[in-house]
Amino acid sequence: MKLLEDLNPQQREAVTSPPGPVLVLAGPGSGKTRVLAHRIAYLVEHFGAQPREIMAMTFTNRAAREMSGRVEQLLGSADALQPVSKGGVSLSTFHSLCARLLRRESDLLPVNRQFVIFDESDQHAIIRQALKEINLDPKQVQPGKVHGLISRAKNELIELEAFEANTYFAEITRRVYQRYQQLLLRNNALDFDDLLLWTVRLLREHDDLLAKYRRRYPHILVDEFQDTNTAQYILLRLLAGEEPDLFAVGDPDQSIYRWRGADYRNVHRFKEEYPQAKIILLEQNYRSTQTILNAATAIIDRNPGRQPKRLFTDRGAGVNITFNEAYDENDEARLVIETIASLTYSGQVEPGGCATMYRTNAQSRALEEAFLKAGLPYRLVGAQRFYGRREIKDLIAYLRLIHNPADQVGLLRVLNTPPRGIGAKTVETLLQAASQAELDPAEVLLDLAEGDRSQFAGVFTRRAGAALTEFGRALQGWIKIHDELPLISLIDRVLEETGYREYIDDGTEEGQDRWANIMELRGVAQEYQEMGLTTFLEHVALVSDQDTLTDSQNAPTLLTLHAAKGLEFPVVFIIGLDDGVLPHQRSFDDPEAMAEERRLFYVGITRAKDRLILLRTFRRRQAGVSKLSKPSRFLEDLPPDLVDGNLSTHQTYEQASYQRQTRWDKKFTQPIEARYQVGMQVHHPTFGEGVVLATEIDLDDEVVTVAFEGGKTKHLAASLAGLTILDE
DNA sequence: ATCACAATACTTTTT
DNA sequence: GTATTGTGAT
Repeated sequence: MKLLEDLNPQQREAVTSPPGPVLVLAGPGSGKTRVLAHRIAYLVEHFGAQPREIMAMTFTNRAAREMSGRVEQLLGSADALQPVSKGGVSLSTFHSLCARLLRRESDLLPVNRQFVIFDESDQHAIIRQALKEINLDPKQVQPGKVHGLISRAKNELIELEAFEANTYFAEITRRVYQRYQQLLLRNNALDFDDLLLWTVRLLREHDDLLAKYRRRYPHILVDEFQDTNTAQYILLRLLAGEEPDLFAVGDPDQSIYRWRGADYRNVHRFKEEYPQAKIILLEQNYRSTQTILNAATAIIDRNPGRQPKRLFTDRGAGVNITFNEAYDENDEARLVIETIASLTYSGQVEPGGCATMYRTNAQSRALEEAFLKAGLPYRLVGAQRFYGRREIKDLIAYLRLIHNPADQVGLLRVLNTPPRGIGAKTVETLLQAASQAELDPAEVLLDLAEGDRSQFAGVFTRRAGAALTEFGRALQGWIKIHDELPLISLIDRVLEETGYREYIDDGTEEGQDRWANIMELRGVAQEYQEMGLTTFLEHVALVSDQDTLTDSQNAPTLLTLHAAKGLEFPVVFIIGLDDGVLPHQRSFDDPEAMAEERRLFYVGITRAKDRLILLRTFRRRQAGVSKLSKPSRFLEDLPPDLVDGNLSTHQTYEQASYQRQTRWDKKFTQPIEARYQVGMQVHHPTFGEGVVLATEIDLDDEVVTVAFEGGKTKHLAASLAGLTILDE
């Protein structure tokens, strides 16, 4: 059968297993996505499954997209890509599956069909509100910590009644938990954890519902099984039912979401609860050179209590790993760019084949700045940045409020944005009036919009009342039209009637950027024109890693190690190999957490196909202050013969610091000469011709300000920008 | 009472 | 660099 031609014996065994529980333990780069896609195709072609009976679950939309592409190719028709409603394979993340199910079965929920999904910051806001309501100071009790504990409980399917409080902090958390859930309901909202929790609850409590979904999806597949949390595991078991056809693929060594409730022991649980399960090991690696695999093995082997895996490839040893130390994060970023430049220039790799990975998002800033300074394009993964922006959150809050007027968090966000004379005092009065009348604050506003007949006409001062009434009228108008008008028109009306552009676009560069972001979101909305507001809002809440940048752009990728899972690149940089960054400081005192940091490094290493470049910095800015940093303890575990560059972790810290300090001082005190002069004609590969406006020496590089034809002015690093002098 | 600006403290990873 | 809180001007 053609489907099986290119598979090795293990892969083939997995793909052709008779329906039933199957656990594929796959090493990195062993083709597990491929196995999943082939399995889906094989179910259809060999076991006679209907595409619509197959449900494949992933953790990210990106993985779902990739798999649908492969399945489509294999089945040679558009069957797989068809929307579920038209009989295609269901490829979905856990969270969107649950959101859709809950929306459909909303009669059984304490929220109505219009419910919104609260994101991180919304959750944070109601945690703070809950803390205040039970008279706790958000400064003394960290809202994040409380929320973390609540979230973990929910992921373990521990509801309020079962929440045990045997410490002071747990008792506080229990009280906040109670209030938090009430507030969610009042906002007609669910958080991420609720999506899973409620789905499991409904399926457990309603036999007919369970039967319906079991019949609907007789074949279930899961990717990244090691990342399932308890709620997700139970959900899988519920859906798989009495005669499970459950095909799980995972790698315990790549489990990096423990903090989010993921429990790689679900792998053991799977073996125990499905003793008949077929277990298949995929060890051959098709991605990396043996050097990279050996380094990866050396790192992961230090973790206790794991089943050793032998990673092998027939690709040969390849080149050594490179390790380098930079002075600070800017220098580190520059080293990245310089190396990419030289590798691309010598034709060893395409710019798009390079990726730079880091432990924390904050580390991307220096990189971005360096890329911008050099005038080079890059792709940044992690759209959180986009959806986390103030202006984007504002616009989404408006839309959410229109869709679900009970959304108090959204209301409070936009009530005085742009400023319209509704201050803290007025807001307080409004909330009081609302709670006295047992109405949502938005309902009070809508009532005010009715004019003199309003029961609230006398509650507010004249000025405040007028401002609130005006907002109420606007809201009323939008609600009235939101079902009839296309999404875009709704957005345009909101922007226009609120004067949002004048508010945000103040003529500065930043203001223009912000307005451009609004227009970008408007563009996304355009794609959701037909599916409507509900789907759009759900997309916005659940699709965080949708790349705002196109795949087709041939530019280096910047991403966190977490975001890197499931990807591969010919050339990988892992930056910030400093103790406290990777491994992260917050993991130091917890062996389980340290093991996870190690797995994270392992994931990063195994993304590389041909070349791995490790970087650290001698000096690092944290919270504004620059501090000396120690090399990562993980560096000691790398076999020195695989690495070019001085790992030098055997020196004492003081010795090393002294040497490095003098070395760097020397490097940066050597004056360099300016090569450019004001008025010079220059040429840039991307921006074309321009005139030098200013030039300045910055450490050991020259920063040139150039006005390009077409009116753009850029600050460029002379050593990187690739400028040619045309005319003096 | 509202708002703009300054001072403050804090910063893992994500659906 | 960002989010929240505090202060002074209007």
